[in-house]
Amino acid sequence: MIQRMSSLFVRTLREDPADAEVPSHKLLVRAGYVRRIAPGIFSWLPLGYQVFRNVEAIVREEMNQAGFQEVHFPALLPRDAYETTGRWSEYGDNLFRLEDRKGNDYLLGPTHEEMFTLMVKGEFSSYRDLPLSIYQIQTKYRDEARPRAGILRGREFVMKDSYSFDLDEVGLEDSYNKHREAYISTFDRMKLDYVIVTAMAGAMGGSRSEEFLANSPHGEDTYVRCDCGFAANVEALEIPMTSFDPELDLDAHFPAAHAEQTPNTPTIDSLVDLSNQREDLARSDRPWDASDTLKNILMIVKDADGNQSPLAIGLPGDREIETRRLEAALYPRVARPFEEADFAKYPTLIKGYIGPRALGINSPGGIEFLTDPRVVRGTRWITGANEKGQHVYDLVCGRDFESDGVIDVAEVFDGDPCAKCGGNVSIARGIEIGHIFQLGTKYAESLGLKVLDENGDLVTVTMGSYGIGVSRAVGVIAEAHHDEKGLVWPREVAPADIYVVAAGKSEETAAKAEEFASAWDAMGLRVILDDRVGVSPGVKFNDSELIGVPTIVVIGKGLEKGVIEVKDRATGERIDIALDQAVVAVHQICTN
RNA sequence: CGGGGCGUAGCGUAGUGGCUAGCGCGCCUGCUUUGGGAGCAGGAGACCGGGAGUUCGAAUCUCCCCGCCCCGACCA
Repeated sequence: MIQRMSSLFVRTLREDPADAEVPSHKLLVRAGYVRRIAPGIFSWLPLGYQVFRNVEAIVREEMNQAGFQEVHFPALLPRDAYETTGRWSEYGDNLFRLEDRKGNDYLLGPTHEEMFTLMVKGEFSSYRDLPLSIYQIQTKYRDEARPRAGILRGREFVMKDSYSFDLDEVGLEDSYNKHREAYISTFDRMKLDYVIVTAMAGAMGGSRSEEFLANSPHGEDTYVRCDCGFAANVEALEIPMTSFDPELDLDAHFPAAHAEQTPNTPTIDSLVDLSNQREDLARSDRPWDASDTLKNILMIVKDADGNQSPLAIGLPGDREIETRRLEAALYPRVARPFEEADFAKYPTLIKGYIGPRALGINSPGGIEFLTDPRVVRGTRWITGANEKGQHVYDLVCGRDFESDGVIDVAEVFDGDPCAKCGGNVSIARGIEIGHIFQLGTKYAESLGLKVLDENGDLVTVTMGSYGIGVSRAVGVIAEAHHDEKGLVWPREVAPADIYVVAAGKSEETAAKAEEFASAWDAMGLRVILDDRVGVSPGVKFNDSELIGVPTIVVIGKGLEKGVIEVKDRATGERIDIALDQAVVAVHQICTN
């Protein structure tokens, strides 16, 4: 079926929409692929919907290829199951809730672990039925606090979510790996540049978890990568303990700790400056650096039962605590910074001058004191002296203080050592396009999904959960494949193979364009024919490039020389092809 | 939820108390034009986000509300 620009339901815009920021959003709107309906909610127009379905088809094919079976749940779900697993409340404001006419609570599904678990529970009851992986491609709803970047982060979006059900860990590992491989094939077909990073599994109660992140400067996720192949989401990154010599004679090696008056040093920078300026404090070997200072940050930690306790975190002064890493490290406990009222309860803590000697579970205050992995035996610090206006120098870990344990929550810098190879990591941004993780028994446990094993014993099924953002993938592909003129779709997801421009007003031009379009259409190629009359060639050229079909054929002036012009959208390369060879040649270009 | 910006025609915008709200794109009619977003002429299209107030007079000033965008917090 030839798509004719003369009747296609599309209107391209000459200017960027005012509310769009990222390239994919601007271009998808300008090229007439999507239109915004409400914040984070979009409609698909014909061209956009074709791309969407092409992307969806890739996902579906790869899932089926892997042996997973497709099912379909409602998006509108009753409260019950989500109440059982606690997510009705856990999900908080992100859950779209509604009531039916009788006042019963419903929700628009943000993800479907509960429903899948219950469905399997209702059908299967024997180990003979496992393993099983089932999936759906479904519209999901999350009332995001801040939808943004057009289609990349909506409140309504389409996601492929699958769930694996296995008898044991070994089976789960196998199902997990199958999904992992299927995801690699899927994203390769989408022509995406992505990395697989280790991610936090803790928040979902599972063990192993990886994210597929498409590289993009507009990505919301920060991850670290290394040339050795190591990659991890910042929240999942583990900094190795700095190595140290347990035998080193600390007394002989370091000067004794000494407290000094350090007025007017409210910040780390001012403390470092003062230390370098004063001859009595300066180091002999090199100037002091912010990383030589140890800052101690006080938090109040609340556990799942609501019990609060103070926690001190000691880390090098050049780094801040990274909130996401802190949350991951403490989960399920949550932390908040110390406030004035908290300081009032611990008179030994002098705000701004807190030092290790006032901390630790064995200290008078009894405050738990955890330190960064860089704070190890034999490291020497400038830190608070627990007296107003004083800092202590040459305070050596292992000699002058001990911590109660390690906490790895400091921000990561570009160039930090790699945990795997010791090289330098770099920091990059990515957009999450897929996430796979091993749920374990969390849902099966709470919803009672058990099967009989070969001994006749009831065992709780172990599960995995795997998602691909289908509608997001459309935006991510657009992010990755565009230039200043417009979109540049990879062929498999493009809304057509060929955009035929009838350039010129002669009847011959129109007739030839029709003829070729029909021939390619008959050969199974997907054709857009720009048959608009009274529209200048320039407009057609611009639209063809904006819309981003991979092959553009221009039929016009060349007819005099007996040729048509074929342009590669991605490279810009143009070639003339003789009329009598054109049908076959273009078909070949589009299918090899 | 905190900070910043903004709401005027389908889209992009001008308009800081005064006459009939202006322009570009797009749209309609006619003529001309047809290889890189054409020209001329004529048209249609706006409860100026909503409400209340100040004023002889409000798109413009005040208050309240609603909505949108960006940064941050948040994000299975």
